[in-house]
Amino acid sequence: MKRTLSVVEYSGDEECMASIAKAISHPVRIRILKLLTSQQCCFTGELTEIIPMAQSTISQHLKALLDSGLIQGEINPPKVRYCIHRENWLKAYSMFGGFFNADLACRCDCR
Amino acid sequence: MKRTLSVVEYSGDEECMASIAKAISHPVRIRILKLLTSQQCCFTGELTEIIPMAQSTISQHLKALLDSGLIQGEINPPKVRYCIHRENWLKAYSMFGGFFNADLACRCDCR
DNA sequence: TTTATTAATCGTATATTTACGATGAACTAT
DNA sequence: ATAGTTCATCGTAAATATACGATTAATAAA
Repeated sequence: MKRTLSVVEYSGDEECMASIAKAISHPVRIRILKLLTSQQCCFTGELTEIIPMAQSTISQHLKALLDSGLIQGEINPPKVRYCIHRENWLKAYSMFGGFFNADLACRCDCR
Repeated sequence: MKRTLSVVEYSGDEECMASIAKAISHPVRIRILKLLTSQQCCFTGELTEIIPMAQSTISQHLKALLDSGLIQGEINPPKVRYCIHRENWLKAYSMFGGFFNADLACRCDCR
């Protein structure tokens, strides 16, 4: 049977979760975020020294993280310092926490 | 200055986080997971009735979720029941929880 | 002014993702 | 056997992501 196939509309929450998930869906971006959080402070393009990837590629990944809102950059010529965007980070924390909240998970009889 | 550009090696954790994040990086997969968790029980291809997308597309997304380990399918001919994979779900919960853990976030002086 | 440093952006090649319709496999019911 | 149901898989087109080197912009240092 034929069905509608209109364009699917997503809620703001769904879009938001998905876009943050997409931001951390690449291992190098996870590594960058871990570096930014573990260094307990901001960080700059020393990332380029640490991670064996072309500078342009890293810059591209940083842009992806910026766009997601998970990090912020502070221009400090000729360098740029990146750090976690604390507010959005906390937001992500509670979003993912709520999403994966154990209590909600599958009370089914499958096995 | 020229740098190495060897292939970047990622840790198991980094790969794992990234692949789960990739699984939930599409809004329709988030919706599917929310349906599976909220229905407080398993679910079948009624998804096809609820979500205005081609059956083949939904099947494709279900495969992506299966591959991520977040859901499991139980063949129940001619139907298939899907539900959350509880163990992996809890694992994801703690992984993301640990990753976004507020205490770790950015003690920097940026602003 | 010239040179060096840092990092974004451009151009581009390749790989992956996403969507669809069509087909096929497995099983039920007639 | 035949027909119907459910769902995965195939083939495919279009969009997006990923990586690179080259270039450019902004600034500091000489």
